[in-house]
Amino acid sequence: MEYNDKQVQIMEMAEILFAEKGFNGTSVRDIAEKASVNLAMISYYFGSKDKLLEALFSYRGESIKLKLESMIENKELGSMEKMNWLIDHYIDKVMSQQCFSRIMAREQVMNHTSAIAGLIFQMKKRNQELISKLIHEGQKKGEFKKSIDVPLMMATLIGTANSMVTTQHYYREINNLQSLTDEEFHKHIRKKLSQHLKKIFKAILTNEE
Amino acid sequence: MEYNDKQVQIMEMAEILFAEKGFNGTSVRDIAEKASVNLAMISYYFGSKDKLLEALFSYRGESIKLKLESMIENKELGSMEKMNWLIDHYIDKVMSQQCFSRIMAREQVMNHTSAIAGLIFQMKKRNQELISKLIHEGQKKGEFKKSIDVPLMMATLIGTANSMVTTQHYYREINNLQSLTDEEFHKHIRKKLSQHLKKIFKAILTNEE
DNA sequence: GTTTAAATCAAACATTTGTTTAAATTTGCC
DNA sequence: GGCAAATTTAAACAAATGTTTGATTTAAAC
Repeated sequence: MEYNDKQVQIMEMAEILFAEKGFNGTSVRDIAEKASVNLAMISYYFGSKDKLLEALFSYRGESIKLKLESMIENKELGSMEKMNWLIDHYIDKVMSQQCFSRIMAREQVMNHTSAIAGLIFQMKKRNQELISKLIHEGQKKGEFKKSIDVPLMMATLIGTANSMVTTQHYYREINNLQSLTDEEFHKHIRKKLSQHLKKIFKAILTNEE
Repeated sequence: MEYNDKQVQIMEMAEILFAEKGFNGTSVRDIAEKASVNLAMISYYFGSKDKLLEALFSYRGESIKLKLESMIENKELGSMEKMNWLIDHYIDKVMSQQCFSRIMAREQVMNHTSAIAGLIFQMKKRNQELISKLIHEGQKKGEFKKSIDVPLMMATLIGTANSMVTTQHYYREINNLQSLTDEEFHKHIRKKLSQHLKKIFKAILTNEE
């Protein structure tokens, strides 16, 4: 799907508001004002508020897909290297699309009947399959141990990253990092998160006992 | 704060609806119908819909506080034992109060200006302090290693547990556990989560390198 | 310059929202 | 039974909601 400038502007302003106040907490008038367009333009371009959210998901979902697959097929990388790459890739995605990550985190908690729930389920399933593939490959090569619970691992990857994104202001306060610029602070979080998750995954994937 | 039967009924039905459809997605009429009370009773007892949510938080927040402190003071347990106890305690709380956990998970993502945000911050800070205390004790005794990022650890504990609660239906489907009763399934998740998190925490707290 | 379609706008639409009112009913107490 | 307070009710309230309308402006094509 292609979107023109005005549509993109509406989606991106809506994204900010949805992240901040929730889908139901944001009115189409809020969105129209923030995007500096007339109220009716939202229905005109997207049909409805619900469809606007769906459009946002398709807009943001677009960018993710491709890189993962080609990385997994790469024969030159070891399984643990791939895993670490995947961790960094995921952190990157979450940190650079924080608003969208928040929306997803919230919508996941919601009722499982909406159109959005279906989209999220698709994404989740895709990722699950890719990671499973990676892990089985690592097990075959003897780099990973035998019994690994993939959904639990994903819960830790996704849950930890989401939790950090949604509570980063606590983190900043507690660690006295107010002197850093936003950019420096985000870089700091990325690095810490990356180290943390890699250590965890190494323990889960290799430590026998 | 003491609540009479009718107030409790309203709060518990509201809890279910908030968890399912979100705070803003739930109308006071929905709540009144589900709780089988007249619409006006909600304002009568709680003042407003916002105050009802606050009441729910105070109602659910009450039960948590005490046990943790006495456990931490216990001199007979090793630091790692305490940590494991804490993990199981937290899993228990999340699994037995799933609706409330969902609400908290969602409200955390929201704007940080509401009255609820303050309550959540308080809870978070309390827990953080207790865990820090536990960890420093373990470090003093030489059971834990030196550099540990407590907020990151909490993000993993809370994030993983939340993620499992909110996506348990995926987990059930993927692992072909539909034949289990709900109770059996929850027991299964608890056990898996417990093993998983204990292994992670052991790795984080003790593995030097 | 005229024509046709797309874009923009203010206004209005019907619902739904949270809350209040004021009357009716129930309850506990003497 | 009679009284006062607490509870419950249906109705009404104003404000906010998502969406549509129909007129007006802009842009593009010929």
